[in-house]
Amino acid sequence: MPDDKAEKRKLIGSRLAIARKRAGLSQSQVAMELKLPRPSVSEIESGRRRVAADELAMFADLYSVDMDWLAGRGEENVDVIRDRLQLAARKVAGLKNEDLEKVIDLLTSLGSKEDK
Amino acid sequence: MPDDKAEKRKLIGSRLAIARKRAGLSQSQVAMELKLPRPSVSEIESGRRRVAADELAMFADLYSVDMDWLAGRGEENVDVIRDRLQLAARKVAGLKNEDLEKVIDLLTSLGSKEDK
DNA sequence: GACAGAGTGTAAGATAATCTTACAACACGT
DNA sequence: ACGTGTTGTAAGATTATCTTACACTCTGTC
Repeated sequence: MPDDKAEKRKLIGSRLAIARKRAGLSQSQVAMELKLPRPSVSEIESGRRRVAADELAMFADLYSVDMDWLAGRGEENVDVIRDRLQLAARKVAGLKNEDLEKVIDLLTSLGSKEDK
Repeated sequence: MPDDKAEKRKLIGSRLAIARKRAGLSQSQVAMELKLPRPSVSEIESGRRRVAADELAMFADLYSVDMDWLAGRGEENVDVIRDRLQLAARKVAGLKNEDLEKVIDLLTSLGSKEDK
């Protein structure tokens, strides 16, 4: 099992960061909304700090995602691909997060031709 | 709402206890399996101690249940954005791998043009 | 009834985590 | 350059968990 605890935390943290950016929120806004210290949000997203389960539930509510996705459970292939897309899109200079989301949504819609 | 957090913990704890009993496991067995102190399992199930998100993921694996169910996020919560995300993710899964590589390469090359 | 064993709840001191409060680096717009 | 917003990070104070016990409640057995 390649599942180290630190790796698990980093995965959850990166998922939280992705979901937060997709929601168009800053760490400060999230910290105020969830009544968490802002440094904790930063360190949680980088995997240097644990997230409590009830905190993860609040994150999931705020970002409108489910906890199992945030924790990397289920739909693994799809999620890995989405993460790669996010990383690749992030390398595009000059694009803002809102635009990145539009690009990703456009690209994902391309796959619907072969899909019913 | 003064003890909203405590109520959440108790809900998660009771769900964990229910799932454990359904799986036919004792607290000691779970503690050994997940490499947690046995008193922690007891106090987690009673809501007196927090569960970390990565721990909840291990519980969910061991009990074969969803994290969202353990956290009390029922399947009745059908969110519009969540559906949109899952639909988009499904469409990405329909893409062939070589096409995905081309998309990623295109994105990365766009970024390197005006690279900083 | 008495006993043994498993399962669980709980307490106290040691240990490890997070929180508070700062400051610094970076990007972006004026 | 300047001010603003965002994010990363550090040090001491604070709070949580872990370790190691002990006690209680069930069952089943003698």
